[in-house]
Formats: sequence, structure tokens, C-alpha cells
Amino acid sequence: MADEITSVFAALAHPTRRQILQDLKSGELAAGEIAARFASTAPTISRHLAALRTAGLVTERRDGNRIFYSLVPERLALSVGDFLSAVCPEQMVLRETRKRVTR
Amino acid sequence: MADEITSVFAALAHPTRRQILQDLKSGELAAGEIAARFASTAPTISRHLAALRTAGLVTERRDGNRIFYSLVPERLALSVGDFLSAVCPEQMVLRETRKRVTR
DNA sequence: CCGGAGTTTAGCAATTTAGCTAATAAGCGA
DNA sequence: TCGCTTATTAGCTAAATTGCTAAACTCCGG
Repeated sequence: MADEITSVFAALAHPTRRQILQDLKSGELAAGEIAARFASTAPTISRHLAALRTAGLVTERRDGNRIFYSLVPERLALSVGDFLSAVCPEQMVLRETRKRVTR
Repeated sequence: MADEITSVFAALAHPTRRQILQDLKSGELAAGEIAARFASTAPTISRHLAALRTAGLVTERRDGNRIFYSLVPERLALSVGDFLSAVCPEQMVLRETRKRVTR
């Protein structure tokens, strides 16, 4: 098994998977709704969703026929944020955050 | 060519490359000094360094025989931080940062 | 119970990645 | 220039990733 943080960054290394996360920011979506936003086939998107689930970046909820996926933002913020803080000078992480917040 | 942000996350998806970045936090290191810290061979580490350089996460400086590598923390903070802010709620990014700084 | 909608799993081909060893390049001191 | 040190590139193999199509599975309405 790849270690936890590795699975997170590996999941983020694909444009489609990053876009899925962004799409989920505004709320849960069914697998089919997600797939409809991309040119890839449903099975391909299903695999991307599995990668995100394995990384702990999304959770799934079954509702009858459909499976709704939701973002797990803490997972992203904690793992990525921790690494960022472990490598970048503290004030740089701070400055980046402030720039975003105050604009 | 993979787009910029993809190359960054792909570079971060390998434990050795993440460790290299952490090692460079305290200052520049020659390729050989870096390689000595890992069990892998020098050519393997050289390839990891090339991946980091392609992603813009490190720069190299030649000094005679040796090639010194340095961290480019802005690159990491900006690309990763931007994505984090694009996906996570703002207050979550802030809270994570504050937790790190105040502990 | 049948059929269709929604998803995932299986199986396959093409590409990329990661590691090694061997070979090459480049700098420097004697 | 020779030889040693430092580092990268070449060439190979094994394994992982990504995409597709086809098949399977689940749920529900009629």
C-alpha cells in the first residue's frame, strides 16, 4: 500500500481528478452527473472516483440507484497543508493565504 | 507536455522527491549529497531531481564539478496553495495555517 | 419478474514511471 | 594529458497508469 500522503498527491496528479474535486466544492454530485461533465466514458470517471476515494478525498453515499460523491475538504487541507508547512517557510504559507483572502 | 500544475503534483507524488524537497529546506545541496541520503543509486536520484526541476520546484547551480540544487518555495506555495484555495473553503485553509503557526 | 437506468468491474492495449547497470560528459589536480 | 570525482544520459525491464469496450450488478417501476 502506498502511504497516505502519497495516495493524496498521486490522486491530485491528474487534471480530471482535480477538476472533479473542484466540481464537488459546491456540493455532492452523482457519479453520472460528474461523468457528464467530461469527455471520458463513465467507467473511466468511475476509476478516477475510486482513486479519489482511496485517497480519502471524497466519500460516497448511496441513494437508490445513484451514488453521490462528496468532497472531504479536511483531508485535502490537512495532508497538503501539512506538507506545504513542512517545506516552505512559514511566512510564505501565510502570505499566500492572506493574498487569497484579502483580494 | 503535461500542464504546469500537473507536473508539480506528479513530482510530489513520490516519497523520495518529497523528502528531497524537505532536505533542501535548510539550504542548497549538491546532487551527490542528496543521493547519499537515500538507498537508491545516483542515476535514480538524478532522475528525481530532473522531475523536480521540470516542475520548477528546484533550481540548479553549477560550481566546478558539482551541481547544487536549491528549493524554489514560491513555486510550491503558489501552485499548491492556489489549488487548495480553489477547492477548500477559505476558512479551512486559514484554520489549518493558524493551527500550524500557533502551536 | 422484466427492462432500463445508473455504476462499477473485468479484460485488454498503449503509455509512462521507476529502478538498475553501463556508458558518457565535464571539471580539476598532479 | 591522465586519472579521479561528480553527475547525467542511454538502454533495458518490470510494474503501474490510463483509456476503451463489454460484461456484470443493483435498484426500482410497471
